[in-house]
Amino acid sequence: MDEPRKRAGRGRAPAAVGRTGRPRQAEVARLAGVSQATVSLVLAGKKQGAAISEETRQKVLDAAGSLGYVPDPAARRLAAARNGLLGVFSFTATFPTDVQHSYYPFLVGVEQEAAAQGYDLVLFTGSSRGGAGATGPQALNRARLADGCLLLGRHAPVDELRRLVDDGFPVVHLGRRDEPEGLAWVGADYVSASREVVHRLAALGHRRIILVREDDDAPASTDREQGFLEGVEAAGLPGGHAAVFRCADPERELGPERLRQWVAEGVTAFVAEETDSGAAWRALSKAARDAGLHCPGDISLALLGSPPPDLADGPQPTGFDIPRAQLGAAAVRLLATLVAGEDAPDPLVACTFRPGASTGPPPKALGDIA
Amino acid sequence: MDEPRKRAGRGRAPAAVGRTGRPRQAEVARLAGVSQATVSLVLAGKKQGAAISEETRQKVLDAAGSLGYVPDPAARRLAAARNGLLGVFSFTATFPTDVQHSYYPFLVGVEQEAAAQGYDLVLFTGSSRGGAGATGPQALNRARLADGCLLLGRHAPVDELRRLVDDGFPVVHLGRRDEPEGLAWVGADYVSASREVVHRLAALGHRRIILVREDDDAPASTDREQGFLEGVEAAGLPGGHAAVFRCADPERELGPERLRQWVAEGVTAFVAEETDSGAAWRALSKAARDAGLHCPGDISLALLGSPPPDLADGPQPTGFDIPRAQLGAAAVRLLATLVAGEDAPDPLVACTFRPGASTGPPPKALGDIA
DNA sequence: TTGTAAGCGTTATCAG
DNA sequence: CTGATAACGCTTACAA
Repeated sequence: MDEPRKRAGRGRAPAAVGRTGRPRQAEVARLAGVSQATVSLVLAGKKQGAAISEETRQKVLDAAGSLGYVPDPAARRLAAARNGLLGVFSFTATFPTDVQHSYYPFLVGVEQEAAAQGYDLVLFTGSSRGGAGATGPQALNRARLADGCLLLGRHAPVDELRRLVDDGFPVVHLGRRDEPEGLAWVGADYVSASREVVHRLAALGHRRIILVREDDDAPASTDREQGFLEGVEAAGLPGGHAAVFRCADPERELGPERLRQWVAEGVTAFVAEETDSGAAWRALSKAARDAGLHCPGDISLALLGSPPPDLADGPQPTGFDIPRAQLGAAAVRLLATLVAGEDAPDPLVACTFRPGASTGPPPKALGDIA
Repeated sequence: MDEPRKRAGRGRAPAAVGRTGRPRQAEVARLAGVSQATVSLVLAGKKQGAAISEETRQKVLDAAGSLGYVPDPAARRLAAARNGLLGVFSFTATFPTDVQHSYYPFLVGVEQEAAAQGYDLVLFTGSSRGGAGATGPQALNRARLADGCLLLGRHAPVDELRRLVDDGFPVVHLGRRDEPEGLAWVGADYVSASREVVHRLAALGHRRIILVREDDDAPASTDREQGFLEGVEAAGLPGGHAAVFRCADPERELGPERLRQWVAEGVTAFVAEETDSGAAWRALSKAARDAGLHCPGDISLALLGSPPPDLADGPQPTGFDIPRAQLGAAAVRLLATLVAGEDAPDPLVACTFRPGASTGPPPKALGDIA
């Protein structure tokens, strides 16, 4: 009666060691002279309700140590629905080819915070073609190996994503995202940051400020405009939509003449939205140069974001920086709370104001006339 | 008697849908009116022994499709010990996601070949600190989520690695590696490539060739020296260890005087080992310049490898290139055969000879005198 | 050709 | 405080 269980369907004799040749909790238990369940409990190391005698505890720990026991992450995940792993999914074409678009700065924060939260990371790419289904309807499915996953780019197939979200699998998108519904995300607080920039300009004495933005309805654009408008209103400046210059092609539509005209009308400061291309800021700077308007002597220019890499070595534009590492960290924090089944915290991360050298008080003459 | 099984220990009522809220094979089976095992068989899509009627097959496929069934990778791995995933482990600070990163060229090949073999990839790093054990004795353990894993860099802890290897877990190291014993690896065939370079020099008419190498006993160095010596012998040149100049600090020990002396003794060609630092090649080129020896007019120089990035735009040195992408691909192929339990193929990948512009026939006068 | 059932290694429940 | 025991979702040997 030593072997109450019937033999396995597979026909193997019950060996002292598993199929994998690696010690299982059962072996540890045998060596420690306790039940396998006890091993599990001890190894789980639950602080609360320390319901295990120090003696057994040590026996188990010793046994595990001497056997070199390591838990099987797959079994862990299957049984407990958690294995201490977080997935990071980047749906770039292959391993990211574009240096500019590298997620590196985010990943730094992601890794740090994951470690701090006691998670390990697993990176998936959506790249593989013809693989087990990486391009097919199962690309995201690999994510289920982990307790939750982070999405890094907007190329994830929405349907699959919806699937994941609907199943209640914890997913966090890095960057604001509205689809599919219910998808959690973290993003930079462009509204507050933009408002702050306007506030600073107003504090310097500027009364008329114009926002130059591209013709794009991405949340990143909309948020900046909203923040700008809030700032304008808060400062009691003449505002409304008249203060927003929206153009499809800044390079073409924003010339020196236009700029001079605005200045003549009493505008002393300009604010450009930051986009991938950096077109708005580039056009604005160029127009100012071409118009012979010195900055910050004649006019003040600010950028709602960070300067494009190719302009990085010029004089720092006043504006704000997106704390990429912090964003990554915030994403992990959010994901961790979702995994733990807790409520989601504020998804917004504050940007940091960058004083820069492109703003100053408005010129006396012009400023006062207005 | 509809429910022969006792209720779950966990106390949940057996729901129509699993804990995860996502359809399992059981649901598919119910919908298709077949057994769960049949679903598994159909979905496995085994060609051989097509022991399933086309009708059932379709029923199952339809059911699975309409339910949006996706297999659970963890369960798959647990039950079958394979889930179509290959792990890639790099013990770098962060994910080697950046093109800049030195692993990138390898990863390109890894990715392609993995796809070709029907595998998906999962990337791990050993970076995380304080994670569930990424730095601890379990960093490598995550790898067990996949069917096998690739190691990229020599920072993997040997003990853990030995563990993995001893357990019979398929591991392939990218780059030659002797420890722990039994570890599979793929590497570039430096011996053949170096021999080829010497062969070419000999064919040009060079009779005395010297190898400049650093004082390092890495296999990469040793292999090159071996290939060099083989080449020297094969060409019937005066060789032996006298032809090898081994120095700890090439910059310092390899000056223009030294070079001139060798040339005076009849040496017409020099071969430098490639290392991380590129010190040997750098020193050699500089010494030649300083000595006023024109290359390839006065002497021929060759490099056993590729030029360091900062010299990449200069004139191409004669030598060979390491086919990084192919190395990555070969690693995946090897790993796949290990996973399949087959025998390992040749671990060496051939390098490609690069003609370059730093070699030519030896100068008439000197060559003939010697 | 299909269904039955064991078991992969772990967690978690519940009775002793 | 400990030990059976069910279950996680799947694969697979074997019986029907």
